[in-house]
Amino acid sequence: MKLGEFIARNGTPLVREAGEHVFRQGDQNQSLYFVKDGLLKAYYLSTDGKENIKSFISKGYSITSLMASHAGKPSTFSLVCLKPCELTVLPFSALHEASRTNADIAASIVDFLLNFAMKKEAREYELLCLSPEERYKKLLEETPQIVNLVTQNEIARYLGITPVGLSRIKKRIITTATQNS
Amino acid sequence: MKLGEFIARNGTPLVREAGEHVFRQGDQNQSLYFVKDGLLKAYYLSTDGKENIKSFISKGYSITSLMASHAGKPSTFSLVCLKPCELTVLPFSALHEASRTNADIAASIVDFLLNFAMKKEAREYELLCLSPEERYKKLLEETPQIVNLVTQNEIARYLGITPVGLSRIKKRIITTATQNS
DNA sequence: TTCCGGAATTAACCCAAGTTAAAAGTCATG
DNA sequence: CATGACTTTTAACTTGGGTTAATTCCGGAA
Repeated sequence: MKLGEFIARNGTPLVREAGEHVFRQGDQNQSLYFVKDGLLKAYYLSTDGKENIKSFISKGYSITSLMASHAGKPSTFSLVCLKPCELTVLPFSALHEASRTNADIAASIVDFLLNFAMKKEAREYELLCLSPEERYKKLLEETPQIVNLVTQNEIARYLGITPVGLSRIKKRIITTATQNS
Repeated sequence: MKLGEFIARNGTPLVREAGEHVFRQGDQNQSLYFVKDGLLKAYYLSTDGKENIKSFISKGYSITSLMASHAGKPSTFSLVCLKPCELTVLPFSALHEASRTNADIAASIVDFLLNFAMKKEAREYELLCLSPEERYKKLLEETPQIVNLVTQNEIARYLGITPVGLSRIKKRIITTATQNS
């Protein structure tokens, strides 16, 4: 049995409006969510109320809190819909168990986790080695459509800076690009 | 066949002195390295010569460049021994292929990748949400022995700051802790 | 068209960390 | 114990981003 078939059989549909949460930081949510349509953001909330965006999740991608679904601890982040969402929910344990007996599913999960790991490494690289300005430029190069999907506030919180800081960076980029003309 | 047995059968030993490289940024090194003994650092080198340390790898852990071994691209980082090392080398593809036909190995790899993913998520969280000072305090809490293993220069480059910056942070921590006595 | 509310920009000020360079500390080795 | 190389600290100055608050911009509703 292939992964898609397994999900179709064992998953249940979930519909959420923009602004609604799927789970919150601290929840013991052991589900894996596949995004059939819509857009979500995963974010950390610090004790003093500051938001930091871990990632945006769009159509075709999936998300789970590994701390909750694999390690059995409370989720370290919240998941909220930015646009109306159609999701497929699957207990993470069901997939993990299926991978132990089903070679196709195991292979799919290994490939999924390898790709996931590469994405996380890329993010780690950006946060460790690049300045906020460099991160912003890279984001614009790699996913220019992002600016039409989310607010500048959210882009800033994804880059690890404040909206004010991002505004300054944009201005800096424009003026340094213009003065060479 | 279990993972340990597979590695024993298919792996080859590799010994390196402190200071020697295992592979360098840009190499197409498709191997996976298990650390039987020793200590290594994985680091990024920016075009202007700045070093940023991705991770330290100690006895019992393993490391590979996924970009090289899974995606077939040049490695984004270098791997160098900080202490004399005894490693076991395995072609990553051998393990990946074995996981397709061998359920035990597939299960081991899934678990390995899940743990790897959780570690990467924790690092992402620290770099995105914590200040350098908070990251340093967290490092001291979680792995206090690190200060005896690597230089302060390297701790700083792991935290994403300069050695000068770390020296100031240490001073700040001591003086604020002392003034309450 | 006007009005409202959120988003983005701008300004003023603050501060943590970067940079460069000098000084002090540490340690191995002859 | 003296030397030299490396690590760490300190100092002086710069800078990028945070904070707060005011202002401008913009889109939707009346």
